[in-house]
Amino acid sequence: MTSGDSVPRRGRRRRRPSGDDRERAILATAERLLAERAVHDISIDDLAKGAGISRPTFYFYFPSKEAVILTLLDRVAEEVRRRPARAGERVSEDLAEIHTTFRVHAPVMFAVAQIVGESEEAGKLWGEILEEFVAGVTAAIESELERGAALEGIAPRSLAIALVWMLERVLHTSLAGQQPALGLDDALDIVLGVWSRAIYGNDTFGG
Amino acid sequence: MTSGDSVPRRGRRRRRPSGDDRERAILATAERLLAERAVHDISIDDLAKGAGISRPTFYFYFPSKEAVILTLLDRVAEEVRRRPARAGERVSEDLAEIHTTFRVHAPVMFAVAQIVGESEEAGKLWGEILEEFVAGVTAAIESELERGAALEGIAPRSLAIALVWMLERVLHTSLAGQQPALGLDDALDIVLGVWSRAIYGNDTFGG
DNA sequence: TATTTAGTCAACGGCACGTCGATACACATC
DNA sequence: GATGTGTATCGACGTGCCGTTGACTAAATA
Repeated sequence: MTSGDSVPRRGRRRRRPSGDDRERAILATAERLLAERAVHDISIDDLAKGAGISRPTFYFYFPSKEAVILTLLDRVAEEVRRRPARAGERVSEDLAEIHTTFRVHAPVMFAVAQIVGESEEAGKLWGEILEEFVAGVTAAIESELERGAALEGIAPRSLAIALVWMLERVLHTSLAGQQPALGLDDALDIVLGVWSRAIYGNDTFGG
Repeated sequence: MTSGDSVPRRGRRRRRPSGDDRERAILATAERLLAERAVHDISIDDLAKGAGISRPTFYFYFPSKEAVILTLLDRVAEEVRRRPARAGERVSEDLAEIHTTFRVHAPVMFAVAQIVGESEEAGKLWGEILEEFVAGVTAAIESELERGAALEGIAPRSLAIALVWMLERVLHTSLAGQQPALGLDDALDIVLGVWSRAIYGNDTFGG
């Protein structure tokens, strides 16, 4: 809409480096504040003040608060994409990986969960991250099917989608304490058990 | 906080009837608007105008927009609670029931999902509704365990929590088109399959 | 030196919010 | 009929945050 730049940019993500420390300061401030309050209790002025700049100057770096969070999420996305593609890996490794991603970036995740309802783009990006996991789990299930270890009857991708969303919700509620929730300590084991049953029909990962 | 009434009220939920048509008009307007736009694109003025009153008058009936949505959700909650408690029912019936609730009240559900991040009380009430379902599924699993049809090894309630949240997310993403999602037509079958495997270890509901 | 370009912010206008105070009306009580 | 009490209504106000404009500085570049 307001685009007349020579350098095409897509909403978030700045054009040139240099005053680049400021940008980092804003992101750092956002991360710090998100660890202590909800998105909606953080104003653009808070982010600006935290980065040592005025509110109008904030807009020089980001078009909105949402854009800041999306940039934070972008980092997570790249971290996820950068992970080695281990073909035929055990599904339990996928699960552990998702779990780790969640715990390490919990504040960002919560923020994203809060703006997903308001922001088209947030939902899209979050979906892309989960898509990575779905792809991994799908591949693992297919490999187990060929081995003859997994149950036939449900399309691997469909199964993977259901399992990944289950994990997402269980971890989210467990970390957020949103009832009904599993305990932080049990959550992973329980989900692992359900995954095993859903893929192999038993609690021993087909073994 | 602002309570000095003889009749104790808890935020939402009006004190006396009479100008009660107005209250209904506000709720009806909210439901209508929620079917066409997101919560954040609906202002209090929109609700007031839709109900044929001014904005200040809106506050005579509800303390906030959130309160309106919570009242809408309250209705759903009562509908869910009013359902007959059929002990030992098949889990597939629980599933079908949750599915129905979702589809019928989809706009309200989406609205709730959007404000859950902002409103403590919304999360609580939504949790209570899911808790109803969790209780039902837990009972069904326990009954199947006694019958010897279900797999041992995962606490029934923990399993129920994981399964209900999975269903919640799958239905939500499927209805909202939030990727990665299952198709609207497949969703129920897939989830049913996963539930069967997670409880019985096979695709035939233990039979 | 002149010109551009990155970076900065005071000040403005706007929108939605929540509140206050005045009012109007019904109905009971004196 | 006067007077009160509680319900219902809204105009008008102050506030907070938002996003933009326009003018400014400082540094790079011609």
